[in-house]
Amino acid sequence: MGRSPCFDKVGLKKGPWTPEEDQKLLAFIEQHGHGSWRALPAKAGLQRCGKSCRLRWINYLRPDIKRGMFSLREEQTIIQLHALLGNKWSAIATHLPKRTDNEIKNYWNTHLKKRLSKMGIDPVTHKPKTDPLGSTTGNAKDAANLSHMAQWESARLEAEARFVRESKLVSNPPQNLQIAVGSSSSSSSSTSVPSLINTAFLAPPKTRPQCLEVLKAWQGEVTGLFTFKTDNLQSPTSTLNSMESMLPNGLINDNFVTNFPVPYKGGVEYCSGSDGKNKETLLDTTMGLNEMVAWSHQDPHKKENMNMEGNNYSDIMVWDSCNDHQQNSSIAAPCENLKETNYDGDYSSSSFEEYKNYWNSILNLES
DNA sequence: AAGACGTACAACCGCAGTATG
DNA sequence: TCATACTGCGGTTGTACGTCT
Repeated sequence: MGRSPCFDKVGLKKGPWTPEEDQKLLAFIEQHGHGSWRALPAKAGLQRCGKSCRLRWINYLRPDIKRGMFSLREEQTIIQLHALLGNKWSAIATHLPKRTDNEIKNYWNTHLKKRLSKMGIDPVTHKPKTDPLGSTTGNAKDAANLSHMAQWESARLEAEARFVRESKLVSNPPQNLQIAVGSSSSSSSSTSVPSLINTAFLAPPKTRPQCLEVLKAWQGEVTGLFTFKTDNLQSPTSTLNSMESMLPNGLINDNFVTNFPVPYKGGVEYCSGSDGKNKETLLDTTMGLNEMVAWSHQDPHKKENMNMEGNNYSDIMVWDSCNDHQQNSSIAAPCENLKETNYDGDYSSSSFEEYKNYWNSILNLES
């Protein structure tokens, strides 16, 4: 045991990193790997302690991290897992590809916690704040069951996170997403991280977790931000109905706009060119992620099955709201707002159908 | 225009766990 | 078994920036 008093050392720089420092650190790690963090600063010519270098790398410079706004789905995941795990940010982070625990923690503290509070939900207990009975809707047995389940899940998720760390397993989102929404895909990923969500939430528990009430409220809160431009869509009368109103056709027809950044609303757009400029828009969000169909650019009537299990995802363009989408943008994103991805680890690229299934899987847990 | 205030986020700090000799 | 080095984690702080008065 013991800790290294690196910050006590004289002459080491503290505070914000400069671009030059970032460049030095990046260049060194790219060339040599980080190796021993303690030895790194001297080798890289940095007046920083190893700990500071490590944090900078992990939370900011690492190439495989996603920065920018959190998608609705990511928010849901955070809330869900926070209800189960509490402030176990690292465990939560294992379920949000490319997000760091620090970023999630900050996001929770600055956004989600406040929003839950405004919704009348205690962000610590995930229960409604004002309850004349002094408890939530569940009875003592439910609460006990919930507590038991939460403990069980907590232990399991942490074990899973540890396994992932130890095995340096890189999750495979396309496959895992299919699993998470209950696809029939055969899976060897019983140890993959998202499979936990699958097993945790698709296998109906005896009682409905309290956190689901929070999610339901969250869903209503967020979908309530949608405004419909025309009347030809079902008017949302309840949170669940409003969710159903967000059907792909409505999205495709551009019948409503949002006043907040929405994660991924249209499914997948297939572009004929890798630069996306010859985009032939095609959204078919009525299909699951593993059964999407692409329209040929040359012949829009010709459909070609897209083998999502295949390797060629280079032509798939998805709207990366986290990086490109700004607030107050309309749902019909211009092509410039589309970002190319090889579909490797982009959580926001799930289809609406998959998104809907995700919600259904959570909200239909009542036994 | 300028100071006060609030917000968001990067970074710091210290504790705890693990690895190693 | 123990001491030390190292890493991971979560709470907290510092600061830049935007908004308000």
